[in-house]
Amino acid sequence: MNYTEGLNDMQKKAVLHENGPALVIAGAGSGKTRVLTRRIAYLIEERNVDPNRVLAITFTNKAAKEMKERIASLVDFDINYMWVGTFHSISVRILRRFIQKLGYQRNFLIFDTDDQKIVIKECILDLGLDKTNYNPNAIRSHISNLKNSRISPEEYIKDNHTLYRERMIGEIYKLYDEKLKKSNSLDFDDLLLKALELIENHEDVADYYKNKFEHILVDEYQDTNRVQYLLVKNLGSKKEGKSNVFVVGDEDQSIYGWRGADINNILDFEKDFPNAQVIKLERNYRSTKNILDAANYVIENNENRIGKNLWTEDDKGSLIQLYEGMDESQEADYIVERVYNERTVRDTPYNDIAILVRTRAQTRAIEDKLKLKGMPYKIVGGQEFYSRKEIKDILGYIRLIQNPHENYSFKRVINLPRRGIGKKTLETLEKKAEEKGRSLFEQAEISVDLGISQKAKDSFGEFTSFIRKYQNISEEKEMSLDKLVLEVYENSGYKEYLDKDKSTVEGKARIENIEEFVSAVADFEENKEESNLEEFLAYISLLTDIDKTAEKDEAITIMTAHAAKGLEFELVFIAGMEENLFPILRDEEEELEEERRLFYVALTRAKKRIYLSYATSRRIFGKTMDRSVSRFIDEIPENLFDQREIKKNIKQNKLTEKTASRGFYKEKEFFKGYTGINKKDNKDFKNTESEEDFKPGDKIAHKQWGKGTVVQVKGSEITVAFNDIGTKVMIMPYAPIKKI
DNA sequence: CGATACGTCCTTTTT
DNA sequence: GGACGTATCG
Repeated sequence: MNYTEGLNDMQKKAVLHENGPALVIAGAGSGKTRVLTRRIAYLIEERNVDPNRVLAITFTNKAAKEMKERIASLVDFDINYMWVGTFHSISVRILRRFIQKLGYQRNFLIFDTDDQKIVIKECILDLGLDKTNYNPNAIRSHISNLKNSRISPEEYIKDNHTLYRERMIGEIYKLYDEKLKKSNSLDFDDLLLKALELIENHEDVADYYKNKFEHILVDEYQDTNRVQYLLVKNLGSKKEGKSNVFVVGDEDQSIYGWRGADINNILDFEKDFPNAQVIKLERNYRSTKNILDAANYVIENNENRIGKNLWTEDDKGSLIQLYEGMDESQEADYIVERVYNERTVRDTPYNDIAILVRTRAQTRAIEDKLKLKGMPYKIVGGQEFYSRKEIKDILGYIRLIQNPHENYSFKRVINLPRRGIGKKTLETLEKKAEEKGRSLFEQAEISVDLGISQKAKDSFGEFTSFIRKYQNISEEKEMSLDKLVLEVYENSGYKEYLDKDKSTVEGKARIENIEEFVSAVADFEENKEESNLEEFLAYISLLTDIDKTAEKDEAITIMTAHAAKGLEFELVFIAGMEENLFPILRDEEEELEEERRLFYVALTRAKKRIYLSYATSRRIFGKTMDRSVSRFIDEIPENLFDQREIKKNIKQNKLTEKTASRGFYKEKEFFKGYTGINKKDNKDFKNTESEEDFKPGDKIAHKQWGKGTVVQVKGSEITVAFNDIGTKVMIMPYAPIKKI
């Protein structure tokens, strides 16, 4: 096969790059994934590189999975054992093999953000600090930043010995690290840090991996932090010959500075890797000219960039739509109405539509409106699923089975369901365990000399032997993982605990989540030839919602602009285009450039059309605040906006004087007689998807709102008077209603 | 010990 | 407007 078929000159150059370092500056939509996969295929097939000697690093697990699949389809070799993964997952792989050299056991656990917070709270308490002055969340991110910059607790304390508060944060950091180590656990940052430590300080480990990896390819290089950079640098450095480090990135899409990502890694690549070849991919294959123009104009306001200009041969395409609502609810109405219009009039499938927001909190208003209309959507974001309480509870059991001496999991589940172990008993146990140097589990297992009630002792006995039983089963590998999880769920009493409120909507959802979790376990097992508990736990710890997103049902995607990185949609809505929301600024100007890059990322996700919107007032923390339009709107030239729509909104008094005076409209008489948005666009729409015809007087049932009576049917809109919640208007093909 | 009621803090963005 | 912690009572 010809691996450069259908590629442009620059792409070809990148794919065929010989040895030595290379930096590919790949603008949005310039086909970088294609370049990466083709290059790997080319290395394997044409240059006879053993797939096991290739290391490919991606930003998400999902990207890794997709990349692997694409490479597999291009080559004749078995690439199952090829290392394709995120920095975190490859670090775990290194650590599983060598972490004993650092004094940890191989079956270490990974602490996520929630787990970290629990430990930090404990540290604040242990140090006797006033908790009103030390916010666990702020300290958690402080510690994370320090770790990402490779500053140790000792160093930090030393550097800040004159500053009380900083010193105390250093002390918390120190104690936190000790506690983690004691629990044989690592946080996300540790994964990278410890892997780096192994490679830097243990020659045999370094030799092993440097030897193993002949080629290192890194995607999204602009979002690497210092530790990741050092990992690449170290793994790529060869005793002799050139380092074959091939990185792909776009400085204009660097959006993770707050997480320690250092845009200088990409800006300084040529300095760090002398004689690097630099290849720029500037031709965009994704968006229309208007969209690209808007994005280019916006990003040109940034100083800190290598500089490039994306171009396309595509048509101008549609103009950008801008809408002003008086509050977030009206903004959401607009979005939903436009989505509906796209779906019905233009036949755009829901899958091609994304609604992007700056913060998670914004999703609620939009979600509510979509629910109201019965339109299908999915919210992508964060680690939501695996951080749900019920999932973390079950995981607590599983983690305890994996490592009974991990005190945090013990504390989490010892009284779930209630086993009569209250605060007092637990305190006694902790004290004794501390004194004897035992884990809580060990101490509970013995439970002598505790001076607690016989009932509590029995509870401890029952609980510990329950965990022991499944620990044996797990070690003997007598049971499949999903069966194990299910049994633990059913036999621990946790099931009964949840069943108690299965009559409520929330209670039901919790049970469904557990069921989904069990099937996720089964899925995991199916896809691995050899699966064990520790691998599974690591897998989930590193998994995010973004990775989980399958292109299942037809649904609108709602997500943050961050989560949208690397994706593309026909149609993109960007909501909340307001000062101090997009851009969101705490203090510094530096952040403005990153916000702008984020907006650039958001704009360049769109292939065909963009809808921007904002509100002049918005509820924040439950308080209504006046808002003003984002400065980014001003950075897009006027002629790229659809003036007709703006005009129309002014007619409907939706655009305020302030916005109007910014120059979005000129001609006063332009679109006379253009009335309303809904009726005109939708009047020819026939309700073809509905299986039943509704008429006034029909009794119906709604999935969420219960029973009601149809009041009016007008086109595809149906008005229903519900027995409990009053009258609602819905759109028929999508409303979850049926006749009764 | 456990259930319930109220007060306080917060939210950028996520591996 | 919600998650989480503390206060209070059964």
